Amino acid sequence: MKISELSRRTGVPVASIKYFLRQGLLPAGRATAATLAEYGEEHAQRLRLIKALTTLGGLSIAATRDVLGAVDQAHGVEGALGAVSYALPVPGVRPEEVSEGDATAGAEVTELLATLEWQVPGTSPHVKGLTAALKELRRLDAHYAPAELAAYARLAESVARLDLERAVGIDDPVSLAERAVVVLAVCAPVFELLRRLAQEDQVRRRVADAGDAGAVSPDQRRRV
Amino acid sequence: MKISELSRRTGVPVASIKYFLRQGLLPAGRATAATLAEYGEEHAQRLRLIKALTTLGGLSIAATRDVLGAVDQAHGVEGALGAVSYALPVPGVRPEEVSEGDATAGAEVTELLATLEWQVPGTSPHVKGLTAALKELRRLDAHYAPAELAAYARLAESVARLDLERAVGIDDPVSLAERAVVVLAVCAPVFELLRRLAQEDQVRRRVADAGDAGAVSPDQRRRV
DNA sequence: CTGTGTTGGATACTTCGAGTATCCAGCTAC
DNA sequence: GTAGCTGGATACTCGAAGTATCCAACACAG
Repeated sequence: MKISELSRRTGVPVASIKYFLRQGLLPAGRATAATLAEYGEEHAQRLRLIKALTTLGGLSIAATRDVLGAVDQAHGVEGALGAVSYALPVPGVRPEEVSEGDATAGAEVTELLATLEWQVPGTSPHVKGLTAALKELRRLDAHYAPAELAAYARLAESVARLDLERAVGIDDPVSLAERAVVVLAVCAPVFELLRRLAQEDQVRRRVADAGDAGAVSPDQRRRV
Repeated sequence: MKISELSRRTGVPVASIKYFLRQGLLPAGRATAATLAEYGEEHAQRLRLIKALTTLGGLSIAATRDVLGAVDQAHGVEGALGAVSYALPVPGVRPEEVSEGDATAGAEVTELLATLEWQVPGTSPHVKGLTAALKELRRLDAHYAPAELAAYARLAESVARLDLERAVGIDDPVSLAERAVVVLAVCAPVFELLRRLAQEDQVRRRVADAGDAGAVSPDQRRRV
């Protein structure tokens, strides 16, 4: 199909498609002449993925390019998930801002990983990100006790198990990588929304239990 | 203290402090003369919160203003959490983009909430956000089965319980609201990072189990 | 008392990301 | 054969988030 049809079918303006081509997010069509190229279904699919990443995932063009690059090179479950996981930024975390002199937070992360018996390389950007985040929490006087952190980590483990369930049974590498992107970029907001709703529900229950006072007394904390 | 000292103590440039004053993020100092104002410790604290929200939370100035406004008006656990929860955007979700004709996703959310017996008002922005996100997942051919969604929701419930544990025992309304902000804006990335690390760990284990093949066979899915 | 230097306030400017719009020459399809 | 796309390049717009400049009013050290 021509670019105009691609535009019509995906709802993306022609100028934007050209922009994505320029930015290397979308592979060029098969040129049939000096001023004509043919686009296929894979271009439409890629455009939909780009839209999902930038709108739902909230990614910048540069981040999207990195993720798509990882998708293109990935093969196999571990390759796809790993590449995408590393390329996909965690909102609100800038790993590059981790200085080296963060002894306390760094040790905290190392210890946590040891306690959990998680097998992750110390070079993972997520380790650096976690170190940065914990450091910031400490600076804000809101740091987690190791036990609290471990409790969250156990829940995160359960969530990750669910995540991976969704990846099995997909054979096509490209589909797999794209599914990985969706799981990471789009499902994270879903979980966050569920968390917020659960918070709302629990606050509501506690208020109902406590009557008009609105306070949460210790003996009611476990009733939910 | 004068603005220059406030700048020195927080590391925020004077020009930026003026910018935040202009934008209504920071209350004006107590004017001691036409060209002189006195700033207190609360200004420094507020500046630190602003920095945390914009950098770690990744919030825009406008969103930060909303959150701070909610913080200033909140009192009590439910007020603080509610106001902040509503004001704090979920990265990657634009609730205003939910059209009205989303029968399938809307019903899905309603049904989920009923199943979970969560008490949340249908007017909550998170309900709209969740509807939008599920709709997008469906469009991407990656929608959750109701049972999967419920499984995630149960985990979210556990996480929310941990979240609220951190809010009890704080009496000062302002501290409480600020803690709510930190829990929502800063801890969400922490959990996301833990989730990513857990994914890494599990992929690694599965690969180890499966040998060089790298594939995940059905009979190994449950071994982790 | 005087002049150096800071302050608040206003306004203008810069930078960056993310598109849009315009232009142009070549080609296609009616 | 010509009207109208097309690819490719370049220029423009727009908003967000600061920065920088300017100015009159004042503080306060000597």
